[in-house]
Amino acid sequence: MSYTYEYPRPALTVDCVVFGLDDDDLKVLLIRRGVEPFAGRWALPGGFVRMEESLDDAARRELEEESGVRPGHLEQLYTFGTPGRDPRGRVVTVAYFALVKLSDHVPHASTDAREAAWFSVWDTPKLAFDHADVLGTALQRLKGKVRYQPIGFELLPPKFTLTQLQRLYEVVLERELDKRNFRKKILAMDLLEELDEVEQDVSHRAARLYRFDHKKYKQLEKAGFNFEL
Amino acid sequence: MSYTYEYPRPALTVDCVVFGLDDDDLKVLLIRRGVEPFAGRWALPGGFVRMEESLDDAARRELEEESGVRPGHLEQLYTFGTPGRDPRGRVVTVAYFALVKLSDHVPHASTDAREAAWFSVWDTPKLAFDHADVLGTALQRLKGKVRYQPIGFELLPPKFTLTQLQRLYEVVLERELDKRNFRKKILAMDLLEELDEVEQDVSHRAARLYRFDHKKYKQLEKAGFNFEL
DNA sequence: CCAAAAGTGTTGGTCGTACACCCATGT
DNA sequence: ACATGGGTGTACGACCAACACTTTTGG
Repeated sequence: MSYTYEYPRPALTVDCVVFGLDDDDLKVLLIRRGVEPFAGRWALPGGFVRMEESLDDAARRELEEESGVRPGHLEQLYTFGTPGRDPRGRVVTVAYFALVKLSDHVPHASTDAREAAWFSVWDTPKLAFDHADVLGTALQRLKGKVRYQPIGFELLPPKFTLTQLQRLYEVVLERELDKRNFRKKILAMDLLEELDEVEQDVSHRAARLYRFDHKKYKQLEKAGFNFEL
Repeated sequence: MSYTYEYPRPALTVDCVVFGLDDDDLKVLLIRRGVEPFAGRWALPGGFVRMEESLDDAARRELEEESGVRPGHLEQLYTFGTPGRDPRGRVVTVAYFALVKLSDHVPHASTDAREAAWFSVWDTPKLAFDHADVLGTALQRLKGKVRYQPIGFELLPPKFTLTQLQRLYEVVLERELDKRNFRKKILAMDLLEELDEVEQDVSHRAARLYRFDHKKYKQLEKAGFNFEL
């Protein structure tokens, strides 16, 4: 009980980088700050960690409170603690990385007093604190991770076309993929359930819909299977 | 200045998982705790973050203070903050992951009053706090990272044989590799400088020594080259 | 009938894997 | 001479990349 308290403590926050996919634009969720420092600037959703909650819980709570978002995927990203990153004093932030289906969250969603909005990750306003660094780190992580873990599906609606899936990878990886090779590879993994439905309201041939089979993935994963690109 | 201080703050520590390679055993550096809680138990080196230092600096300082080790590679691993992980109260720890050349640090090194020792990662004593989880996470990271980033070299002496290098990968990845294929692949990357020297004091044909070419790696990396297994 | 996107196979090259013997050195 | 590890090449199959036309649907 004793010497834990001999030292002054940094303040501890969580911040969340929430990605969403809007057709073929990758978006990030930002909140406009109401108070100093950086009042009026856009920032990542986040806030102080409470004494009785885990870091993951804190991230989820702040996200819900500030934007009403409940992410399909949430993982710890990196902890930023350079002295001076917050003008109020020493503040260390545990950054999180989250993916949501934009279809579940009205574009330009906002809840309470605070203003929340989705911005293209390639064209964000100037961010508060070191949040541009945090966003950059999150983008790298997304790019790296999407290739060897099937988390991309968290960005799509439950039923999607192969073209939508391909677009997702093209947007995230920032390069074009070959349609035939992409389909061959993804279907060969046997992780997609082919539905007897097609997309609606398009003015051309409608594409078949697929659904990601989480159960099958978990089985294959246990059996030593590795998802890749 | 105001509301940063409205909340009670968790204490913040850093802990380091330091790996070393002893012939063909992977070792981790542990410190025996002198004080409660967990007095007498072995634990990862670490301690409280000071108000004016970055997290990386804190990790390096604690490592130096507690064991005299200056790692060749140091990176942030994960932040552990489950309430209850420290019986003294809420303590959040930023875990680091480090690699050292055991040749630089006398086996079973220790410096000041504290007892420090290297243990086989497959056979550690019962650890304090949640340090067994931290170690497990670090092992996973090492296994994952060693394949697509040339960090393994930080575990070897500056001059090494191809067999030593292969052993390293076998130990870390926990599987045997084919000698001819391994050599073919690693030499094809053109990252090793072939020296005009051989190992000494062996009772059989002496193997040629190689050195990792950091400069060449950085060049190739810029040019879009990706190290892989 | 035109526009727009869906859907579909083959080929050549590269890369990974499996595999066994002779050589150099020290005792 | 023997024991110990050092060093080397080939063949087969799997996977990747490149590439173009026909089909369906709505307007």
